[in-house]
Amino acid sequence: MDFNKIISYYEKLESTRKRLEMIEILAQLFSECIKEENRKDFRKIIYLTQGRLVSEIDDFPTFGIAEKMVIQAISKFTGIANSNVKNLINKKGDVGEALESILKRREGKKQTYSLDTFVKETKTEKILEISRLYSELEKLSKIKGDGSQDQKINLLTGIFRLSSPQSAKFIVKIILSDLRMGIADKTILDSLSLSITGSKNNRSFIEHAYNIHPDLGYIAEKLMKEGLEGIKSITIQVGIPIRMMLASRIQYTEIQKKLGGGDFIAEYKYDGERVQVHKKGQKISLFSRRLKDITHQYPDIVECVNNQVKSENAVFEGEIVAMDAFFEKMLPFQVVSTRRRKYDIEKMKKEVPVCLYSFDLLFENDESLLNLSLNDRRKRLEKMITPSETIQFSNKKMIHNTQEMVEYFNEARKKGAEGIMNKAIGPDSVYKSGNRGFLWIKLKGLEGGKMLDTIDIVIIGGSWGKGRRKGLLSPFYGAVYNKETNMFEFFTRVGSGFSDDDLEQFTDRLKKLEIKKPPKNIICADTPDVWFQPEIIIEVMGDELTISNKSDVGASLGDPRGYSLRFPVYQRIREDKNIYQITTTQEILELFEIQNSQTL
DNA sequence: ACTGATGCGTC
DNA sequence: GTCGGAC
DNA sequence: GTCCGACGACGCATCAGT
Repeated sequence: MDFNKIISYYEKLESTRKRLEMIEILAQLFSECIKEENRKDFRKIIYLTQGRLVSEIDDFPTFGIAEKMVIQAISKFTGIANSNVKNLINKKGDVGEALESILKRREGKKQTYSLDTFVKETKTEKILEISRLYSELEKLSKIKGDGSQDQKINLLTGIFRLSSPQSAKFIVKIILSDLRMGIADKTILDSLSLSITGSKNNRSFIEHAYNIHPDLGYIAEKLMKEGLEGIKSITIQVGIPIRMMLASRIQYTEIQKKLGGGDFIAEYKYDGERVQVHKKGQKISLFSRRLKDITHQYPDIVECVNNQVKSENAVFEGEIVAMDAFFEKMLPFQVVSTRRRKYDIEKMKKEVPVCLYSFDLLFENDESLLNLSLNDRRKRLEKMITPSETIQFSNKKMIHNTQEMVEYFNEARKKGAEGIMNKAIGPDSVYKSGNRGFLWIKLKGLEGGKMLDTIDIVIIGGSWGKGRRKGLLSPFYGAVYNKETNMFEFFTRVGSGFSDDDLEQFTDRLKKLEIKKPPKNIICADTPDVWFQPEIIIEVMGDELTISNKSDVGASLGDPRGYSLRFPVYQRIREDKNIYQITTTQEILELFEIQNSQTL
């Protein structure tokens, strides 16, 4: 099948925001795919439409190509300077769009150019077979070692040479995993259901199969070849991760009502890394939240699973948390994240001990437990595992009312947890793989964020927005004021919490404050697209202060490390303050001390 | 052998 | 992880 | 309510350049 044919559907998808239309368009594409001559390409087309080469559960090298590399390739291919390519990307809000417009201009058909005229003019040699494109992309992802960046750029320019401007655009978007067509896995499920079974009503079967075997290419092919019966025959396989159940977040006063109004279970929400453990006899595998195989990172956990899990086969979940040397105190997320590595595993095993706080059992021996109630699953979990320092059960408590929940929340926070997870009980409290519903509701703070205070920062720079934010300034670079040195120190970027309207107003106002170079009283290691005269002040909220080697705030105080903010969110503009009344570096230090003294 | 730029995946 | 917009 | 995408800090891996 010709890739140019496929992108005609992609372009239709881009032209609408209506979900029903998108489902229809995608279904038409899939109907093309299941014609005899195209069947061999179906699986590849599914992956490409997801902006990837293989499924989520497939271990395959990533492209190792992101915006900067593509800019170089575009520059090399067209002879346009890097900075000009970057400017065009800023204007278009998308790397692919920028490339397309450059290539169209090159063809000298700026006004009237269309895919049809391209195909007509160039005929057969410009047909880009899916199999050809796919194998080129495979090659691209496999290049590594010395000189690999040049080789990648060369191969990429070679692919551009095979492509119409339109297909080049989409190829770049695929490589960047950033199709921005308004469709993702759920819509693909709808469209598969519609095009192959003739009705969207069958989506639930297909979706369930996808959740417990998260490979849309496999699902699509199986549906095409074996129909709904084939799909219904898919079961959990130990060794293949299933999509994880997630939690919603709502006002804490609404939680009990949302969980049914009566009693519910709360558990500590550990600040670590979610993991799904698969035990098949002696073979243990660990999978991350996004289903990556992370077994090699935690040999200590693997060993304990072997020793402490009684059942022959099992799939269970927990959170891996970094512990102090005595396994008494839980350490912050940043500590456990040093275990996400390929080298020095044994050394780090000793330096950063971890504990797996297990909280759910999904499969035991030959039996799926997904449809059991939470209580039943938990009972089976506690029966199956003999706890030790390295594998424990999550702390849990039966909650009868909101006040009790708040007390338990405060206790959890004192112990170093991020908050609590509130979970429905009763016969409907099944494990909903791949779902973020209201059977589980997290509580991380009684107000907006986890922090007690908001922080006022002055906007010193910004980037040009991407996608739906094209032409708008977003995110913003915010600084705090160091009153001892009289400097403004870069603290955090903020891009979340703004409405479209907010961004338009900020863009208007900030454009007038644009300056070519940062003033001398600004410290900012990073270089934003645009610098601003420090004037506009905004309030931000976050989960907690973080400390790292890369931050500018406090870096002048002797410690090479500096402070920043985890999960920053814009709250409101502060017209009432001047730039010397914003949060100071000194106040950040105090807040950090308070934050660290809150846990036992 | 080291540093900085870039990419990727965790939260 | 957070959030807002479109349906 | 569901789905999508536009955004954050941070740590490690990889590669280019020295």
